[in-house]
Amino acid sequence: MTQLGTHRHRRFADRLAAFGLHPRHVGMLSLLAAHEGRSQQALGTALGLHRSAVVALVDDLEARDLAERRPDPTDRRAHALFLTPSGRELLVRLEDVAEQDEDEFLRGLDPAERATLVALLQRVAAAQGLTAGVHPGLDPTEDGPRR
Amino acid sequence: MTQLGTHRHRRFADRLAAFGLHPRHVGMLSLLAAHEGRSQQALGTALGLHRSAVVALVDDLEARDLAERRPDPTDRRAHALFLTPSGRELLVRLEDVAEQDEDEFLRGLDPAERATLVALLQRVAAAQGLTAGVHPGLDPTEDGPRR
DNA sequence: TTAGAACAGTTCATAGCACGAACAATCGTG
DNA sequence: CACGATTGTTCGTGCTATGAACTGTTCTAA
Repeated sequence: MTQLGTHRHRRFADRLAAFGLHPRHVGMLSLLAAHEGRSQQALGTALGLHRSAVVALVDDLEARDLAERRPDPTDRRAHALFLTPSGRELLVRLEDVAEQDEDEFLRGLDPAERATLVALLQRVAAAQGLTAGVHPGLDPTEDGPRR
Repeated sequence: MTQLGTHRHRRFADRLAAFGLHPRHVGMLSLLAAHEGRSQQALGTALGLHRSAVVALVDDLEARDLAERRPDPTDRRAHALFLTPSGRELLVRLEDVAEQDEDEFLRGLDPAERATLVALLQRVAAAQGLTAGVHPGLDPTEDGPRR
């Protein structure tokens, strides 16, 4: 299980590297797509990231014009985060990459078996109290060193 | 998949921390159990570890009296590695821990479903060209945004 | 109203880890 | 016998995660 997880993670991370992206970028972008306007703090804890890591990540996303900080109208301490049009556009392409990646990952199974596998994994995840879409992670490390 | 893999990894790593051990220790010990007398180099590459990391790891295992270096009779450069009695003993206890851990991990599924899941995962792993028992890995990080 | 605690975001410092380079001893091959 | 490759080892370097400290803001309680 661990082995497959890290294998999957690496494969995906390698593909992202071609875009100059880190899994973290994707995690933040897709989380943003679902929850625009939330604070860095909220998004960071949802992704399991350290506060200072969020700062660097958002700095980077802003520099690439993928996301932007806007003042939160209800709390002048906080920054509300939003996707830019380019961010939204990139996310669509990334979903393609992810789908392609999953397809290659599951190439040993036929469609019915894939469905069974996904269903079982989802039940395991639910029993462990994990929430969907949250990618703890590291980077390579979340596992393993890229060897 | 990635999420579950890192979750599993962390749970296991946490349990090991109670023994003062790192997943790497366990990887090396169990590999040793199957291939005693091999060189550090051979064991290291099998685990995906850097040469210098193997040195530190074996130093540690020797200091804990879990493994020992002996001169390789056929090559005076190499060290042949062996488990000590305490190492073998510890490994048995660790297998218990792993089993217990797996049980908790799969608690959402009944025995038949577990068997199905394992079979599917093994086929995926085989299709990906992964060899059994090799735990790439790192530590902490193996996860999330890793690499 | 105001003092103090709590909190968002940021910056900085530190520690830990992987990885590459360099070295001595040994092996293999010509 | 000379040369390149290999094993184990040490050292240095860079990257990353993590914690402490700081500013500005909000909340809570006298």
